Amino acid sequence: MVDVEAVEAGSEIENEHKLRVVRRQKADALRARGVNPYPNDFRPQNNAADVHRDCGEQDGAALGATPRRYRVAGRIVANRSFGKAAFISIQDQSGRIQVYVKKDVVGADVFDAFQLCDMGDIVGVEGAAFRTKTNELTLEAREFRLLTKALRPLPEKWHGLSDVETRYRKRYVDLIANPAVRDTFVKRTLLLREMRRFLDARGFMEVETPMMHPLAGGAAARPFVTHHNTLDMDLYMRIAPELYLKRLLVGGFERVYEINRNFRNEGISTQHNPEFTMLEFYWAYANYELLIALTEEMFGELAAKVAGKTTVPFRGNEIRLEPPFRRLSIREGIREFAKLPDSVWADAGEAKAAAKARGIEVKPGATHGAVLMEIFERASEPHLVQPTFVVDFPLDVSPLSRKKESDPTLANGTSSLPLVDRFELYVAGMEMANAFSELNDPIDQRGRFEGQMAARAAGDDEAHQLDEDFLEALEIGMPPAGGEGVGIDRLAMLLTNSDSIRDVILFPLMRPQV
RNA sequence: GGGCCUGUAGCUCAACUGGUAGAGCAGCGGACUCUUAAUCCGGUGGUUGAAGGUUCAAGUCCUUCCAGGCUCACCA
Repeated sequence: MVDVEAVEAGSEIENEHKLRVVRRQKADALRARGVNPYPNDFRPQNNAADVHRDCGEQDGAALGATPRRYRVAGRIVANRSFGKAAFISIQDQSGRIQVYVKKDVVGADVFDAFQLCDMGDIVGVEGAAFRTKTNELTLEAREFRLLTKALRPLPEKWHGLSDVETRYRKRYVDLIANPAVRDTFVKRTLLLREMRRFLDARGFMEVETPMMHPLAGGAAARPFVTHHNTLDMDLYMRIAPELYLKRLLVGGFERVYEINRNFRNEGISTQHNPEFTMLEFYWAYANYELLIALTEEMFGELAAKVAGKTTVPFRGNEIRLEPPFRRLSIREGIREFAKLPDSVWADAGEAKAAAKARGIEVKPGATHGAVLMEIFERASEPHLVQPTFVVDFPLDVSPLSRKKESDPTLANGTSSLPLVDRFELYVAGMEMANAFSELNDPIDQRGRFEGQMAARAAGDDEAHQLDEDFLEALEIGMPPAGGEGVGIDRLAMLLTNSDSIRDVILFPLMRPQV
């Protein structure tokens, strides 16, 4: 019995919601009966899926003839109670199972304690499987224990939790209330596991490199800054592991990969979270053509393993992740989607004028290649729904990529822009991967860094900084190699049909609540 | 940062042109030993995101602020 009047008088616990006070009183009532509301001596032997797997094919007569007993634990997610008996549903990591609690089976004391349990409490049950009149597989409790008293209520059983903000802030409730959310994160974990298996099977070695860098390198992005007290030095949260993984190529590890967080101090959107997970891998003696083949194979295999099929629905499209993927050069894209003549490749002034005519803001100091990339991305990205390798990037936006050795457009004068052996993979209008044959000529690399430093001096705060130690490593000699980065969150979005990156990150960054 | 939209009970949602803030579920009391959105009876529950303003009267209109969503810009 709960004394609601006393709750309303409720002087001792100001500010505490009555629903919570009632539950605390139930916990106290249990303690008064010698029942610990938070014991830790119940060991489940089975889960809900075990029961369904073992007994799913058996009818009531078969179960009655050879009773099977199970010992399970889970959260009460439904409660249909009669005077001296009740059906509850409990949910564990594997799923749900119904439990029948009868006073004349568990005894008066246990049933009394059961009646002090609420939706959301975690309980342990041992009992035999049987089928109800309506043929639902159910455990008849012989033992029933409260394992954890919940002091706050779960969301409403029928509509559940749908408020987007609450779902992100209180992900633990979201996971309890929305099985599809749990399924998404199970698939994300499966994706990571299968990706590691794919790489491991091909002789790649997983490594860990620093997340705190004295220089933020390996990508064009604004970093987060932090500080080490003892060394009294500023550090940057890494924007990419690239330069460290390449040092490992120098050191003799020929196939390495890292799956970990990067941090970029940029905007937040349905495709951007300030911390996000990247796969980067480096493959000695390979080039970007080999990376294209590997990437096609990887995406096809991951789709089959994670989504169960190689054609997946996403934002109203059916995405076919079956090799070979389309290839599209930047030049073709600008021609096809921006409807601009190839002469924009020969004349930077013409390119800038075309960009301005399209309402693209050309940053002061923007290079010819950067302007063309702006035009390309604006015009082409929405069209790149099916997987497409975008190739033939300008060198001046690719400071770590190997220069393309045979480029007829330079020879015949239709372009003044050297290209690099690089691709980006677009799927559903999103950039999913970025890869290139790595630049391993230390003299060329130094020149590229110097160009970046000049851009930085001209106001581009995302330009690379010169990393002297990395150049020293290249001077020791880095084998020719291909390297690639794959955005795990976006791939998870694609394979789980999630519209927002926040739906595939367990705890996306939110402003604090007041 | 710009534009549009949202915020009402623990949860999901109502409340007309400004006129006494309501329902379902949850929770509480009672009945009930095969229910599954259990059912039946009875009651409880509110700083309408916050602060100002207009008005006889504000959930509703105005201003500012807070949080979130979509979108554009930036970015991967």
